Amino acid sequence: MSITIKDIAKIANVSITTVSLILNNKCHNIGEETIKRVRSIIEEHNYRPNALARGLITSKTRTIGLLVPNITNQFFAEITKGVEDGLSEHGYNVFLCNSYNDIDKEKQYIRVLKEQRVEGVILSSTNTVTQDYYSYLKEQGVAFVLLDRHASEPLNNGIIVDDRKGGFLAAQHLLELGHRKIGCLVESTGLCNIDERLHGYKDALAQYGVPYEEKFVVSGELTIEGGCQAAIKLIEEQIVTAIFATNDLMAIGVYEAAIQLGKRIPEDISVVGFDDISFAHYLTPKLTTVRQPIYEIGRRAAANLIYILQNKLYMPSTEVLDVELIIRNSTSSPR
Amino acid sequence: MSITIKDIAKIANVSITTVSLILNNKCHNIGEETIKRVRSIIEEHNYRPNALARGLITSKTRTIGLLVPNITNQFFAEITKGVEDGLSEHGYNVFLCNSYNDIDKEKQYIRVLKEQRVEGVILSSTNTVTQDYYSYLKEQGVAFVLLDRHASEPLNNGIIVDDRKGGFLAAQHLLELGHRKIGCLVESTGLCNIDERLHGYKDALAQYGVPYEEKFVVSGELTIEGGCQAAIKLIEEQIVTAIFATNDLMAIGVYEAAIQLGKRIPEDISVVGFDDISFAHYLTPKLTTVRQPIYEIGRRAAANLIYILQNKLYMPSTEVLDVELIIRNSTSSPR
DNA sequence: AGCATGTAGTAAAACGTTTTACTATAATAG
DNA sequence: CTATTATAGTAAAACGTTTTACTACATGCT
Repeated sequence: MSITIKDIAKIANVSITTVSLILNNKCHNIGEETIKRVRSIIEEHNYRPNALARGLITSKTRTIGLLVPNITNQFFAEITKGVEDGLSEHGYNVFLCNSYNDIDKEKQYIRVLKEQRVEGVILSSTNTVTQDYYSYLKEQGVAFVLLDRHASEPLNNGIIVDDRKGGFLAAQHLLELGHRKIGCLVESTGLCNIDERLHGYKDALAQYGVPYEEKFVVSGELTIEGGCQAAIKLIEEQIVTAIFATNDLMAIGVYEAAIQLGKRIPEDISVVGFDDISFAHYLTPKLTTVRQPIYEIGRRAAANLIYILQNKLYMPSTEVLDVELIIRNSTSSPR
Repeated sequence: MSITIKDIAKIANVSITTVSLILNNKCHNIGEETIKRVRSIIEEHNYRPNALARGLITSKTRTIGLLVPNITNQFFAEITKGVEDGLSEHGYNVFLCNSYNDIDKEKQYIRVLKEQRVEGVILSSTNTVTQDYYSYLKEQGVAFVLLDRHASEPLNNGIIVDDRKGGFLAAQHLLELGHRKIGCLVESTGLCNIDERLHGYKDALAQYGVPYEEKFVVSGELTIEGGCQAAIKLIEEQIVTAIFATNDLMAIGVYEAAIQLGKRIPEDISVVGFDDISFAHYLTPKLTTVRQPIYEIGRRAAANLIYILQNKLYMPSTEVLDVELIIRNSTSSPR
């Protein structure tokens, strides 16, 4: 089909080896003349080496897999951008895979990515990565970096944020404003980071001497719809003056619930989110939330993976990035 | 490194050919016994064929490239999901590439994708695809499907929507409400679809006997920031009672501008967007907009490409999907 | 017996590269 | 004048598959 190194060699009247050496800039002992000639022929015929053949022999495919739950979640779109930027600078291409929070689909994708001989995988797993699953990944023999979701073990190599601090900051802010009945919207399939955010919320309550009440914690999916349903349940059953949603999509769901129930934000209910996706700024009222450096997480993950690939060793530790409370207009003192 | 077909053959005490035939279900004349034995050995050793070697020989890599301007734009995230869903069903993997509206980056990516021997490319080009660029793509010898952005020529094979009708519906809605001074926010780098939307807007004005005024059309980037700046310019310089933003991000920018200028939506200014990205529903007031079947566009593009690959011929024509006006709360009669 | 047909399998070429170990010639040194 | 070194290049193996054309044997038919 397309032109090969053989063709180039024939046209230039040199051996395949010579062309290959020039292609890879290993032409210490090839004459200047020849180099120029071959280069111009390559240029002229718009020849590009076949990455498959190259990968087959070098096992450097210059590809990696990125596995996220759902690309339409702004959070993951932003991460994806960070990953792609970080990798493309190093000449890597990324296979995008949506797991839709389906662990089987996730494993299936890992198999396929292995088959494609990706050099590594960056993944935001559907599950908290347990010892078992971690072993499974290791066993697959593919370098990988974990994103966003913690592993339950310290052997994790990944990029996360200080979720507990984030939860603390969110609750502290509400407590400082005078709230004492603070709801919390979580997801209950055992995602460590959500647990940590809840943990931070409890820390803050304890520090302010407010008893923790289980009935104020309602779980749902980490989506707008899930947040809306959970918020309706919470508001109808309990008297809360504020809600901490453990991600921004759920917070948007709270806005929806407020509309449906005729409550005003922040007059009737204060809302704090988590993530600071870009739309948080364009809600009305603008959402007070805990900011994660989302794009940066993606870039770090990329950098981390590149490091692993280049040095053929795993980083010893997990990187924990800082979070920051962004106060906007969805929070005020209770009436 | 990992286990190969040779290893399996050795363990099973058969030839490589036999294993290969079993792997590809071409084992008409291989004994049942042998098949079972080999299958179980494959299973046991968790053997997966090397896609590079396979691709090298069959030129079927089961990969395609998806080239979008920016994955963090909700519109493209949704399209991407459609594409990935449509392709993964057929066992294809997708390389995601962000062009950031940089034509050089776009061409660079196409080179790299070719190098990776993708079977096809789905792209939402930065430019309107001119005859020249179209020829360039064809010349590259890669199957491709165009998305969202029209080609200027009828030789285009791609998926688009009825942009002109969309522009018409948006303007018609405002005209029916009684507006006569209607601004329009566009992008001026010559994207055919934006031109078409503007065209539809003019059609509607003409039909309602309202003279078209160039000063009401302001251009900016197709982003929130771009929409905000353009809207500020428009509102400060002209007396308009309504604005048609040619995409939803720009419409969100109008909301921002309204806040900054102390205008209320829809009381002071009605706003209509285009796209119906999911956040349109969560703005306050909820955005009236022209809905495109975004996810469907992605899926169709995928289906289209699969068709081309399987039949080794280009579809003769462009698919034009329908649009629909979604009336929400950002529009009302002028005071 | 001789021949066709079916069954179960294999050897080897091919895909397009990289890489290792080699050759041939010229220039330089001792 | 030989030995060494530098320069400019090449042949061939290897990567892990698929695929084509072949072999060897048994069975059935005339």
